[in-house]
Amino acid sequence: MSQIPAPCRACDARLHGICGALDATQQTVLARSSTRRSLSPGSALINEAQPVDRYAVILSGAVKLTKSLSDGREQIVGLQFSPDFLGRPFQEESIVTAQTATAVVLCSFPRKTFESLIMQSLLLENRLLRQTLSELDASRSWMLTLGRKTAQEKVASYLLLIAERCCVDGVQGSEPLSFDLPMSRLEIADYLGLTIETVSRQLSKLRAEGIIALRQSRHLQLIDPVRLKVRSGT
Amino acid sequence: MSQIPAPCRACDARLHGICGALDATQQTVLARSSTRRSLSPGSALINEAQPVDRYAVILSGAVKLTKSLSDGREQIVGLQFSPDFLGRPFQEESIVTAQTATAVVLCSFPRKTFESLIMQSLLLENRLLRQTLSELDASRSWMLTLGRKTAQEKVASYLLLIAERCCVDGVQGSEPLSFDLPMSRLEIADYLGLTIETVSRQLSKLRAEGIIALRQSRHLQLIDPVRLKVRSGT
DNA sequence: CGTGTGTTTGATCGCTTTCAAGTTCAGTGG
DNA sequence: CCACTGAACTTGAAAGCGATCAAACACACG
Repeated sequence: MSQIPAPCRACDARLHGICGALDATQQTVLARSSTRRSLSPGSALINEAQPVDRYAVILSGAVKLTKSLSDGREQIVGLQFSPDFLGRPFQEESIVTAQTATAVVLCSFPRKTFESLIMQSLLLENRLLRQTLSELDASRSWMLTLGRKTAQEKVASYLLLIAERCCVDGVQGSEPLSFDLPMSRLEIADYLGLTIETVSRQLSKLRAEGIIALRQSRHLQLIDPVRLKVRSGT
Repeated sequence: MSQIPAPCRACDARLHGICGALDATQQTVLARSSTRRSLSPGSALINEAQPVDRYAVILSGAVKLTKSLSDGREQIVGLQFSPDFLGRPFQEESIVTAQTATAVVLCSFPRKTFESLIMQSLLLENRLLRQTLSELDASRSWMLTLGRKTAQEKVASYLLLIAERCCVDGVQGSEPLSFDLPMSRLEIADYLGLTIETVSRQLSKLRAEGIIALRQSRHLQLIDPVRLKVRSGT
């Protein structure tokens, strides 16, 4: 019989993430081989077509998953936040590139250790399944945005998505709120399938219409959430 | 102790799909409440924001998952084939619309029955997790296509994807091959985030270049797979 | 043989990209 | 304290690609 390992006790991943599915013994096994790492924005975690030997849990910050074409065109295909699990079980090689978007703290552990835990724990597998299903839902919503929305609608949708993530209670009703964008214009463009110029122009347009205000380029005040929702095209 | 139920014995879903994860007893439970249905092309299975009470396995044919904007713009966000599982576990309401693209045969069963089996069977949950991860991989590849490829590259990518699905051994090397497109021009457009006119023009262009031939609008001969791959933009 | 649906082709329009300057701002050194 | 530098961002003008509008064509079905 073992206790919850000390570093895990107050960890958000145990309280809200994948680790909460493990019993004390399993958690000890994982904790013994796990490492905590702090990373600065823009650090590479894994590259496309590269073998993976470790998985991780995000303790803080945002990680972007990207895919790119041979001529350099790039598309962000996933965004993950604390306390998400980071990795693609049952596959030797990564099919995406993972990079930190902001400063990030990770708790990483060997792939093999984790995969054997999956095979033992119905509850862990269940959490993983639920997270994967949520990611699939999110990427399907994003496919609608990428395929069918205009630049204006894409940018409005993005701002609403980030506001939802960055503000404690999300966007409720018509309350104004303000937050920092976790991504550069280039990253926003790569997320929306646009160019930086188009993103910038659409932001300027929303500002000219009094829907948002931009003090610094990264700090956004959402003045009129209702009109922004209209712009996002449902 | 029970035998494999008679209708399940030769079923592809048991051999290659989700049902193979069940033991004889579990399979009997599921079979007792399951129904086989044949559907014509274009049948609605479930609508966006509608409560779901049954899940299913595709025995033959193709099912498309779509999402749409309030003004009618539509995007296909998933394509599923035999022997895929059809449903979104752990969610009361569907966030997508599901329609048959071709003639389809389904084996459907109550949501509750299936979800209780998931909670019992590590193996079933594992199959589901693996299918969900594959779908997530596929939708991430498609996000790159939607966000960053040109119309020409989108159509070429689509043809390669379908050829892969429709031909026994897929597209290998430079061998010519032929197959029927399982979708109309409108559906292809909705899959690629284009209009029917653009899809048609790109197909005509590929035909004019001798890369493909179209006898009827649905029957395609892939004459030069290598050049088609070049057109798909990697 | 006509009707209707799905597809192709043509002409024009408009949005997003591209190319090119300008601006802002944080960091650095005089 | 202020000018310098470079990166990120904004703005402008022009070009191009895919959308839109419109018409012709093809094939299935009564």
